[in-house]
Amino acid sequence: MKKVTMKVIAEEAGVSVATVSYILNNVNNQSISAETRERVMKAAQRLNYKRNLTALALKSGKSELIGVLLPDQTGEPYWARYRYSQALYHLGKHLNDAGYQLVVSYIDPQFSKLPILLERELDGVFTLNASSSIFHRISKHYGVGIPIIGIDTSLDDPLFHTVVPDFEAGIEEAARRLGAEPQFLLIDHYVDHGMTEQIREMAGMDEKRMHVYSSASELEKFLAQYSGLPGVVINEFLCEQALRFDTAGRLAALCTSGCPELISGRAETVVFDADAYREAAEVMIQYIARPQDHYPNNHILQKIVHGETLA
Amino acid sequence: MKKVTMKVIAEEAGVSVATVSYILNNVNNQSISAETRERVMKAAQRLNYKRNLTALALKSGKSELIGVLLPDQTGEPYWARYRYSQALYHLGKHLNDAGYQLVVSYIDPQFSKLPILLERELDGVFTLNASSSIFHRISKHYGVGIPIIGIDTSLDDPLFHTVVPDFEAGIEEAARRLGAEPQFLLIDHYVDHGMTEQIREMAGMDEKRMHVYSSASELEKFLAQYSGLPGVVINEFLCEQALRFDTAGRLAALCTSGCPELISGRAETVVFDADAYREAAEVMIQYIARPQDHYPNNHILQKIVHGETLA
DNA sequence: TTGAAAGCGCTAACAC
DNA sequence: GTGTTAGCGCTTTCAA
Repeated sequence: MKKVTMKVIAEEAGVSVATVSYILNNVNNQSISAETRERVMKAAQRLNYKRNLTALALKSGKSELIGVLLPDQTGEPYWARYRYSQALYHLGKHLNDAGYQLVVSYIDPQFSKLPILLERELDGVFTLNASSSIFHRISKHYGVGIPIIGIDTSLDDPLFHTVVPDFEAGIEEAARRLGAEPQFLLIDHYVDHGMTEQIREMAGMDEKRMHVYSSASELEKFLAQYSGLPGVVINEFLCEQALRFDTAGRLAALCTSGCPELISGRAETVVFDADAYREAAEVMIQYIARPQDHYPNNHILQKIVHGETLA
Repeated sequence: MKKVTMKVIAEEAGVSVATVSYILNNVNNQSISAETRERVMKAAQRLNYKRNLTALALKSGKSELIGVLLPDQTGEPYWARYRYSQALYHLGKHLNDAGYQLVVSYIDPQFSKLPILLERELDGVFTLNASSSIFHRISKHYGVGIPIIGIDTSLDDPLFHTVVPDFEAGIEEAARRLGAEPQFLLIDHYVDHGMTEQIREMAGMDEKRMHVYSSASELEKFLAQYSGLPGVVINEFLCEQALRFDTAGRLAALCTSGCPELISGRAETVVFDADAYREAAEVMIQYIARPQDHYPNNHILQKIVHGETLA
């Protein structure tokens, strides 16, 4: 079955490819006789013509493809996937609407080689939970070519936009809901180790009172020390885990995964706004359109939107 | 900053683009003098040359891009995302290794228009939880052009491969673990309504005893009738919900999301093998390589791998 | 109002 | 051992 190209349409309608192109693209500074237009449109319809985005990409230098680099998920807790999926979905929705597609690729654990994905002519790249070193390696690979935005990354570089939950506001709000000073903090596992560090520093709590999740049994051990005391947990899935070991004290969860329903009714929830992803998508689109412009305020903080207080 | 193409390398090294192409691609039926090879390689290195996959795609007619069509997730329970993510990850890992990239796109809820994604020259398409009507519309759009594989779909057509959990074996195993005939069946919400129907038929249980999840309150009402009785739940997240309302009876979960950890210790778990995704990826690769071949046995059933029995 | 032709970056058949 | 060239499908300038 032969491919239906503009050339085929042109032959079919007895015109040149240029004319077909004008008509199919509604080029407005070209006058086309109603009759020709009709004929070409009909032919295109009949033959079920579909434009070839690959050719367009080659011609224009814009692929309308945006890469999303996700960590390989071996060794991460099972819920990591949910966070990534959440981000992917929101980015996807907005960028699809704007005519872009997301190409996903997983970074190999040792990060020995850059994903092939990057050999493609991408219009932009999002990284999820990538360490600064990975981030820099990617940006170096591209030169200053294309915009890169980091999500859930500890990177702090005026050259790059990042999207991160506003943990500071989150912890404050959590304390308010608990009605008491939190006595401990449970931190989710992040591939980007820097994230953990930033959260630790920000929380300004005694090191002893902070626990980074590694395994259920370690978590249980840690929680045993704080039985009956109020605490804050980052990530609703981790909170769900914690609730199995600590039913006495009150917990407040910073819901970074966007599914407070998971623990609804069993802990306080502080939810971060998924709107930040829309914002990130828009920044990306802006950058692609006008790469030369400077976009200040490159830290997009996921704001607190709401939460649920227990009776 | 100018793009580094083969042409640039050629000029830099004082050879033709063809020669550059031969060398960079290690074309083996071309003899190249060691000296020229050296010179070209050096130049490519120095200029940080990256091949242009778009041009290759146009030339070869293969994009090495595989589409993944996901349902728009508005209106679905929050956990739907996890299932999709799980499939995406496993498919991605295998296909990335084979040199393919996944392009994701969300199907708009009314399915008024096909996603732009499909205008791209894809080498293949996976659908997730797509109804037969969507499936057929997509395949019609492509003619017989490219392979399409449906995951979590009720489609039953010898022309297409599908991947679906082996619910029959799952329910049997669940009963075995429960040590008693299940008295009710909780079915997860599927966008593809046909899936629900197939499960219903297969279970062969009294209609009254089967409940399709719609909301937490409806679930609670349903479970109230079966307090203390053993039952089977499809999907670990749904099981987690159910465990909040029914702590008296014993539940067995068919873990279709691949994260039995979520309910570990609180219900029997029957897990389906993620290896089916690898298999699907391989079938896809085969099809792309030899589209004319016929691949029999087009139903890939996700097998039971293991589970956890409660004390 | 329409068409010819160049060119986006690359490969491969063919010529030298 | 290396180069010339056509062509993948498309847009767009320029000419008719």
